[in-house]
Amino acid sequence: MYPKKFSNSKPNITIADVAKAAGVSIPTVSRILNNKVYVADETRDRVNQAIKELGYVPHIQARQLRGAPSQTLALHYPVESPEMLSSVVEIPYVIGAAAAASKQGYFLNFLVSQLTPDTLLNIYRSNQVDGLILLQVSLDDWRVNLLREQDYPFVMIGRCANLEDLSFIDLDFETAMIEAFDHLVALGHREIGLLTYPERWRTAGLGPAAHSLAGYERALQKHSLGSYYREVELSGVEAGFAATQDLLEERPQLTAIIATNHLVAAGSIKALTQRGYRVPEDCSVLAIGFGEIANGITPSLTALEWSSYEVSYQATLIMTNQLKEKRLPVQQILVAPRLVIRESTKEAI
Amino acid sequence: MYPKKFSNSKPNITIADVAKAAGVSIPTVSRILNNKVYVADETRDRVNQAIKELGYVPHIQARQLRGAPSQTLALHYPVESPEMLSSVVEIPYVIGAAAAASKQGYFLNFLVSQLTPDTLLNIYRSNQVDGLILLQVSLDDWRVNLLREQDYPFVMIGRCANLEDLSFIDLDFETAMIEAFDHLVALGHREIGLLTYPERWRTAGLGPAAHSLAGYERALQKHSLGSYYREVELSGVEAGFAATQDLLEERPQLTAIIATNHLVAAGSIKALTQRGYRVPEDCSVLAIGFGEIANGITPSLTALEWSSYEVSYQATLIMTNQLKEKRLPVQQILVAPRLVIRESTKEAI
DNA sequence: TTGATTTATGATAACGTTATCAGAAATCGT
DNA sequence: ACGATTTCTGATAACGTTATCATAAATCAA
Repeated sequence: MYPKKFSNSKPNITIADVAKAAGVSIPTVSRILNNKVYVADETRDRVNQAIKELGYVPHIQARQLRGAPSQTLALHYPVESPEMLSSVVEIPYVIGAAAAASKQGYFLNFLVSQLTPDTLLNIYRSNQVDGLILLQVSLDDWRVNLLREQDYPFVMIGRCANLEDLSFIDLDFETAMIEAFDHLVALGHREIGLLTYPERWRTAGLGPAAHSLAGYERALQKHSLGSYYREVELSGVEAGFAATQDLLEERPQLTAIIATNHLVAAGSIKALTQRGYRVPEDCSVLAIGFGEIANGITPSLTALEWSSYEVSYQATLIMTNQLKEKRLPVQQILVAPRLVIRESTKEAI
Repeated sequence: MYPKKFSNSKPNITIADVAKAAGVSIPTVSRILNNKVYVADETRDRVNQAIKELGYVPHIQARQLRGAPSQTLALHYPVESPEMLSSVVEIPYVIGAAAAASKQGYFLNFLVSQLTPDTLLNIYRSNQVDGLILLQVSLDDWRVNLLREQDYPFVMIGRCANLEDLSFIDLDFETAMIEAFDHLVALGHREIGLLTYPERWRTAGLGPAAHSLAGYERALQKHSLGSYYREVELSGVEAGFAATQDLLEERPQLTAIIATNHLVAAGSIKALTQRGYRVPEDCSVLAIGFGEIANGITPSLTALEWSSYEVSYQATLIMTNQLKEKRLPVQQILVAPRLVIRESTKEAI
C-alpha cells in the first residue's frame, strides 16, 4: 500500500500553451487574464475557451516575481511551547481572521513558530506575507517595535504602549473590570475577590493583564473596596479551584468573585460549592471572557463578554483595507465588552 | 494619523547584490545558499559575511519558479458559513497542525473558504500548497475523489468509505460508542439515552455521525437495549437541554445519557437537574469528546476523550513525511478514545 | 613530469509571468 | 481621401533564482 505517484510528475500548463492553442501571443493571453483594455471580444473568447479546455491556472509565484503581492496574511501568536496555546488562543480568533481573509481574497497563515527578529523580517522580505495580524501584544513588544521601524504592514489584536500611527483592535479590559465591579457593587456586594491573569502575564507586560490591573485599581478606589486577589493560570479549572480555596482561607466573608476566564470561574464555583457556599445565594461569581460554556455550567455564568470572532474579523479587514489603499487612516478600535446577566450573580444578602 | 509608507518602497536585496559585495559570481552565492559541494571555505566566509551585512533573504517565489516546493500546507475545513464553525473545529486541531508544520519547516494555511473543485485544484496547480490536510471528511467526499483521481498529496483527519491508498488518522468513534455503553452497562444501567450528531451530519455521510451510529447499533444489539436517541446541534448547551427534556418526556425512566459533545452534555445535565434528577445518583451522564471543561462543570464529566492536538499533529507529520519521501507507505491510524471516569457516572440504583 | 582526477568558479539558459514599447489595423473627423 | 486617433497585437526585456555546462586551478598517481 503505497501512495500513488505525486503531482510533481505533471507538466504544468503555462500561458505559452494557452497562447499556442488560441493562436495568439503570450502577452495577449496575459492581458486577458489581467482584464486589461484593448482586447478584441473575438480574441478574448477564443483565449478563454483555450484556458478552459486546457485547465490553465496562473502560476502565482511567477507573478510575484514581477512584484505582485502574495495575497497572504498571517496570524501570529508568540509562544514558547505550542501545546500550551489551547487554553489561550480561542478558535474564533482564527476562524474570524480566516473568514475575513478569504472574503477579501487573501490566504491566512497561522504562525505558531517561535520567531526571531530575523525570521520575522524574512517572512515579509521573502514575500511570504503581505501583512501580519499580531496576537498577544505586550506593552513593549519587540515585534511591534521592529515592524514599526522597518515599516512593514501589520495590525494588532491587543495594543502596546505607544500607539502612534498603529492600527489595532482591542477589548477594553479596563472598562470591563470597572463594569464588573459596578455590577456587583450595585447588587450590594462589598467583599469582592478577583482571580486574574497569571503573574507572568503581568510581568511580561501583556495588555489584558496590565489593563485589567489598571481597571481593578480604579474600581477599588472608586468603590473604596479592599483588595483580595490571586493570579492564576488560565488553563483552568484546577487553578481556579485552588486559588478560590486559598482566597476563602484568607477572606471567608467574600460575597462575590470575579474571574477573568470562564474555566477559572468554573473552578471557582466548584471550590465555593465544596466549601458549602451556595452560588449565587452566598457568593456571586462573574466572569470576564467569552465562551458558549457560560450557559453550560451550573449556575450559568454572568459574564462581561465579547465576540472574538468579530474582533479578529475586524482586525483582518483593517489589514486588507490598508493593503489595498496604503494611505488609509490608522484604525484604533476599543471594543467594550457587554454585560450578560445569567444566574451566577445575585443581590448580596 | 496615517500609517507610514508601506514596504513596497523598499528595494529588495538580491543574490546579485550579495555576489557583487563579495566579489564572486551569482551561481557561487546560490551554491553557498543551498549547501552545495565544492566551495572554498574562504569564499564561503566572504559570501556569508556579505549576506549578513546586507541582510539578504532569498526570494522564495523565485525559487519556486524553478520548481521548488512552496513548503506550505493547508488545513481545510469545508464550511458554508464560517461563523458556524466555532463549535465544531477545535483550536487544538489548528494548533497541532501548525506546530507540526512549523517543526518540519512548513507554513500552515488555514482554509475556510468555500472551495469548488476548480479552486481546490488551483491551490495545488498554482503551487500555493504542497499538500492538504482535510477535516470533516464525509464517506463520499468530493475533495477526496478529486484529489485521489488527480493524484495530489493529502491526508485526512477522518476517513471516507474507500480508503485504498489513502493516508488518514481518525478517532474510532464506533469503538468509543461501544465502550461508552459497556461502561454504563457494567454499572448496571439498562435504560440509556443518546444525544448524538445532528441529523444533517448523518445525511451528509459525515464520518463521526456514521461511525457513531454504527457503534450505537452494535452496542444496542450487544446488550439488548432499547433505542432512545435524539440528534442535536453540537453548538450546544441549549440544544442538549431541549433534547434531554424531550427524551425524558418519552422515557422518564432513563438512568443514563450519553452525549457526543461536552456542551451538549452540559445542557443535558442542566435539564436533568431542572426536572429533579440528581446527577449521577438518579441519572448518569457520559460524554464522548474532548475539552478542559469536563472538569469545570458540576458534576465533572466522565468522558471518552482524546487529544485533538495529537491527532492533527500526527496527521501533519504524515503529510510532511510523505512529501519528503514520495514512496512512503500510506498510514492509516485509528485512535482509540480513552475512558476518563469523573463524577458524572455511577452505578445504577 | 605527465596525465588524470578533484576542487572551485563563472557564463549562460531556463522557470512563467507582466510591463514596455513598437507597430499594424481599424475608425474617425474633416 | 487624408492624416490623426483609437484599438488591437506581438517582440522583447525584465523579475530572482537554480541547473547545466564549461573551464580553470589545484591535487594526485604513476
